[in-house]
Amino acid sequence: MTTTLRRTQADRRAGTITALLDATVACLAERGYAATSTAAVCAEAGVSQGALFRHFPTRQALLVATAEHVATRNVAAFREAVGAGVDTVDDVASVLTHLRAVVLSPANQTWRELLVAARADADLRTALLPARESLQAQMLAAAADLWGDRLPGDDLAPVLSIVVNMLDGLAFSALDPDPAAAPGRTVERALRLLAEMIVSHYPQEQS
Amino acid sequence: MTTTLRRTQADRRAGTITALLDATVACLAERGYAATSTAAVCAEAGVSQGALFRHFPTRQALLVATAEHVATRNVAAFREAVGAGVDTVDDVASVLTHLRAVVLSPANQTWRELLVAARADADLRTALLPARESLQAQMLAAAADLWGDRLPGDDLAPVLSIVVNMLDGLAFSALDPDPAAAPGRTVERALRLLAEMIVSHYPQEQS
DNA sequence: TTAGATAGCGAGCGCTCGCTATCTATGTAA
DNA sequence: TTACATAGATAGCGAGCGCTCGCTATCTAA
Repeated sequence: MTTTLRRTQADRRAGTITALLDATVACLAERGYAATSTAAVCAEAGVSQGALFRHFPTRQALLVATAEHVATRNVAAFREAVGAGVDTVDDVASVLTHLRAVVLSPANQTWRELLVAARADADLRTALLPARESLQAQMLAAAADLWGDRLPGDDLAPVLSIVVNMLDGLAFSALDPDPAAAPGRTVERALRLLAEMIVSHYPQEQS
Repeated sequence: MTTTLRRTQADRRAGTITALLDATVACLAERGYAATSTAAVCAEAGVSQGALFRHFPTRQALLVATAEHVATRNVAAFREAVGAGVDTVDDVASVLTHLRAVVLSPANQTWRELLVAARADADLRTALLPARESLQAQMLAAAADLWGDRLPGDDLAPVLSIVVNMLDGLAFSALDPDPAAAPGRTVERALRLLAEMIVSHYPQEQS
């Protein structure tokens, strides 16, 4: 009585590969790099170890593929977060709040975990290099699309550096898993302050 | 003919303990958390594993002791870096540059490595909590000493959060071991820009 | 229908890890 | 000097890791 679901080989292949990639994201985000063992990923994905090593020759290959997998999501989320206007202080503050949520997402957490691991692993570092450069270029391009007419081109990369590095730093120092464990409202104050500084430093041009 | 150097037991004990702590800092800074095995630390310190486990009951105890060891150094370096004046834009930019050097130091790298590891290890996280709170309080106090008359008290913590989180984020994304591998001058531009923003947002009061 | 290719399984190998047990060397006190 | 306590060295244990290999299940092409 069970509907005989015939799946082509390519379907089976693609299915388990995406299951493995998603499982790797989940493990990295909630258990960290060291605890993301091949066994843990397989358990999360509901797949055997033999299946994993059929599609990825080594653990590092799986991790690199995962990095490229989340990189595209990250730049898309970034584009969406900065899609709003940036005219008033409230606009910029809203963008910063949205960006913070993006940075705290599992996909970004995964990316950060892999970056940190790459610092101590030369092979992983070189393997991640192209994805890193691509991500940076795409983020800069997205920022240019949306802020380009607001501030001079030379200032675009530095401002982007200030914003994303501060948000990354915040994410690193936010150790507690539950996001509502903030000690106070100083984070919100800091984001508001940064928005005020940016807007006042680049006064609205006459249109 | 060798000078018989009689060392008291306390001297021997203190000597190997500080050797182990310094070796742990070196291993964490240049090899990362995962590669900082007890064997690696002992090799770096020129001491056997038995000696390590005599003074530290477990690897985590060694790491926690190392965290508290570097925390004091870090706050001292922070105080010294912000000791200069903060009147002109050049002053603030210079302070930011010095702070960046402090953040990139091995002691700070060690601290960051332990913080990242603590995210995935609940025991380590709770063990590091008091040191974390102490460090934050001392840094805030240092900032109050030196910037307190320049900006309102409510803004002190947020501004500090912006600055140190951005510098931490920079340190995390600077994967290459050699510090001169900067892709361009955008980091310097970003620091300069941040200095301008801060100074213009808090105009010099009349003395 | 049948032969070959691909996907998936799971036991197990070699290795490194943190840690312990045991022994020797050195300082301390009677 | 003798007796003890502490510091340090060495060998080894058990667990967990990445990865391999022989096997079965499923799909595809002739």
